[in-house]
Amino acid sequence: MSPDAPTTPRARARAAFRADLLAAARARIAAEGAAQLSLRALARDLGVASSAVYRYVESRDALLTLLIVEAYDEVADACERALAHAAARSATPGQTWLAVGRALRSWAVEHRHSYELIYGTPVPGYAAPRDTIAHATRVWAALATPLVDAHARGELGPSPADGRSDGLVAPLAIELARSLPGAGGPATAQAGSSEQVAALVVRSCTLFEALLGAVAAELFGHLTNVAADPARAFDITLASVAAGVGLRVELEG
Amino acid sequence: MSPDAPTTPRARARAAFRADLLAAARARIAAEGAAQLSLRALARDLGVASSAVYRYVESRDALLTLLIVEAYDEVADACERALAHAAARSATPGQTWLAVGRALRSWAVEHRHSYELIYGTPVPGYAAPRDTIAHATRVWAALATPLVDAHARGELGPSPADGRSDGLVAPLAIELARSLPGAGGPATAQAGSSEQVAALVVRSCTLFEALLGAVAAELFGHLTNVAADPARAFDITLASVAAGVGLRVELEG
DNA sequence: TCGGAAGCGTGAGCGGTGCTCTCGAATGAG
DNA sequence: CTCATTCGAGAGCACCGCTCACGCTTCCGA
Repeated sequence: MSPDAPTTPRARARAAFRADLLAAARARIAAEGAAQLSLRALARDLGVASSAVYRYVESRDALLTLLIVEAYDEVADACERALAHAAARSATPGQTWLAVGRALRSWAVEHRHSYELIYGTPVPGYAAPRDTIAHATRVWAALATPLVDAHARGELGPSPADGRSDGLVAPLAIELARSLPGAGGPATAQAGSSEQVAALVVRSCTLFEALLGAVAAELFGHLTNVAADPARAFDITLASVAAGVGLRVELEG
Repeated sequence: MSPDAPTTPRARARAAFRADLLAAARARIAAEGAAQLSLRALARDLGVASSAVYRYVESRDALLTLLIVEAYDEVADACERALAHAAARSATPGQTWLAVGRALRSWAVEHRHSYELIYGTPVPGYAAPRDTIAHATRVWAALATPLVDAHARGELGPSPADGRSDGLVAPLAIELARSLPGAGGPATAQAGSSEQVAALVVRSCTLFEALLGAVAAELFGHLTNVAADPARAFDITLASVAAGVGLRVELEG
């Protein structure tokens, strides 16, 4: 687990308390949301003076950063599990996209406040440290995999993005996309010109945005009194936006 | 303007102070965001004791509600202006959708914190009063207009939503959609069976969610280091999701 | 082995928040 | 002109993030 197991009693106690602190924070966020998270309340939960908390965490924002990274990893794990499961079933790219999207939605519904933490309104004076972006990228990579896979198979249909993607994507992002491991094997996406990669990145961003929008709309209540069956409506939305970027999704039923 | 102009000096002063209070709140929200809004700070801005503010506004949440309604109306106005302008140019439904989407994005970029207020993470213990939903509906209606228009013209292409929309939309929402004024004339959407209306509502929700997702992703920094030209990327996203629901968008260039 | 250094928890304290209440002054209706 | 209503001020309560000096405990190195 940990890179180095603490040996001295003091270090052991420190690690244990820190773990308790994080657990308490997770619990409070799950119960009340990140905005309500108070270090004083956490201190009370742990039966300790409020100032003692600052021995273990630099500030409230630092604690939130830790939990943000955890949340990114959790949702990325969920998406990658869905990806692996779909691959094991030899699912089509369309089915895989549906599975990944559903996984993200399920996680969001189940961990509503964690979802808000990472994809909701940014905390007021808070700027995401560099640490977080690597974890955030994992999610995007998982979402993009079905698209890249379909492209590799030559199954990708036309899209309004065709021929309009040059210069749209930052070079750094293209570099990053190239370095991603493909779904069907090692580095499927490496093949292709910069323009092809850019076109895929643009398409994947559209998918990413639409997916987050659909989840956010449902979670934040913009669909209450409209959608009678949110889960099915979500599937249709997934299929529709996929169709818009040339990815065919076969909806059963 | 006001339904009844205040005659007595006291009522006049009261209305004036209340207006000043709202103006100050708007300014602070634009500058620092809704989460930072503090009634004490507002009181300081106006040179008054903090308790005095409570003579004019029930609570912080009540003040936020007022500003939320205002924000909905602002963005709805912007969208409807874009709609009217497009109609005056005899724009195609696709061009109109692009114009409305751009209008919403522009407003969001320009009034970032107001956008967060209405479409971002809901305020912790805050539940939107009934008053707000009517105003929120205006925005959705504007966004749906190009779609309904295309349907009325018989220009709507196929979509994964086809034949899967029955039972997905709450009856109340169908009723509401039926009562909306159409774009090209009075109540275009009234024609059609419940199933046809439901299919349009499902499509419009997909558009709505994708649009909000695209704006949120850009505003909240999920595309930094990815999109080199956010405005153009946004257009392509709009066109892509529109294609997914059968609405053809002609992108120039 | 033992002394000093480092780590730790406590409690007071600063400035901030939302909100309530009382009190005296200003106001306006009858 | 009188008196009820309205208003602003200020104190106060409970909460927040965060800092700091203090004394106790633990550990490391000589």
